[in-house]
Amino acid sequence: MERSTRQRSAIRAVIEAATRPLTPQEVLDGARTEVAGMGIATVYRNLKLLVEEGSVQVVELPGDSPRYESKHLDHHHHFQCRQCDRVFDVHGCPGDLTRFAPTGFRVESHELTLYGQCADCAGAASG
Amino acid sequence: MERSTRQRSAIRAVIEAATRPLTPQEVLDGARTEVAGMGIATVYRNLKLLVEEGSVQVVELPGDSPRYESKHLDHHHHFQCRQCDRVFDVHGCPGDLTRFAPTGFRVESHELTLYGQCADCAGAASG
DNA sequence: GTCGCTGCAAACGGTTTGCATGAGA
DNA sequence: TCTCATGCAAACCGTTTGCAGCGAC
Repeated sequence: MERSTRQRSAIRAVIEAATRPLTPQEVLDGARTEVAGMGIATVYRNLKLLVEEGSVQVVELPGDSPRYESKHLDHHHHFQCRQCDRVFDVHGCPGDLTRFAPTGFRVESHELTLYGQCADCAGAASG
Repeated sequence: MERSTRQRSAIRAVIEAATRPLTPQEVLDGARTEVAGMGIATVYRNLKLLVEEGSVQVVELPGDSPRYESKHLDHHHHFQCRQCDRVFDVHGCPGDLTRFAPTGFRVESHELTLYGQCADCAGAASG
């Protein structure tokens, strides 16, 4: 049976409070403000658990390590800032992409990642 | 100055002959049929070099290690088979995606990955 | 008192690097 | 001959695992 620990609550809270997908390290940093001395292994173990139970989803990015965010019900994609590496949600989707696949291929899903500058970095650069 | 070695030629040949992006290990396996005993470090060093010189490009995939393919001039995307994990080129692109980004964000490029079953695996499953 | 959870440290696996040797030019 | 390139093995780094002690229930 699953227990409620200070560590697990802190991890859950950090992810729920976030406005963008976080790396395990970012989750640890956030959770440590509540539970000092928490170990990174605890973060990984709990992330895995939360993903399995369905309250958290993994955001996999091309060539970068995964981020974690609260489960959204809507289909969405992500934007990664080339400058600060942070990832943000992007709502909207180009729609049906099956027409791009070669003949005989069965398309089941897709991932779209936009790259560029986030508002913070674009503002800092031009301001 | 850059030298022409048997290893480098073999690696180049394997990538040029491939019809899809290859993993470093696949490149090694292919190159070893020509130069037995080649080491994986040599593959990594040469891939890096070929990417820098522009004749090979990296294909980064969400949650998977990079693949390598000959440089194509056309903008294209990729399809990864959920069953055999191989990656294939997909020609075509949904077009302008800047409209999906939040206000203040600057979109410079994008990556699109389709997932499903390749023709081989779909055929084997239904046949 | 159980037994799941945690922190620590070691293990892992793909990638990179240091070093002595080998081989293009 | 002069170096760049190679093979080997060790180092790296993010992630996972083994284990003994802790703490939720």
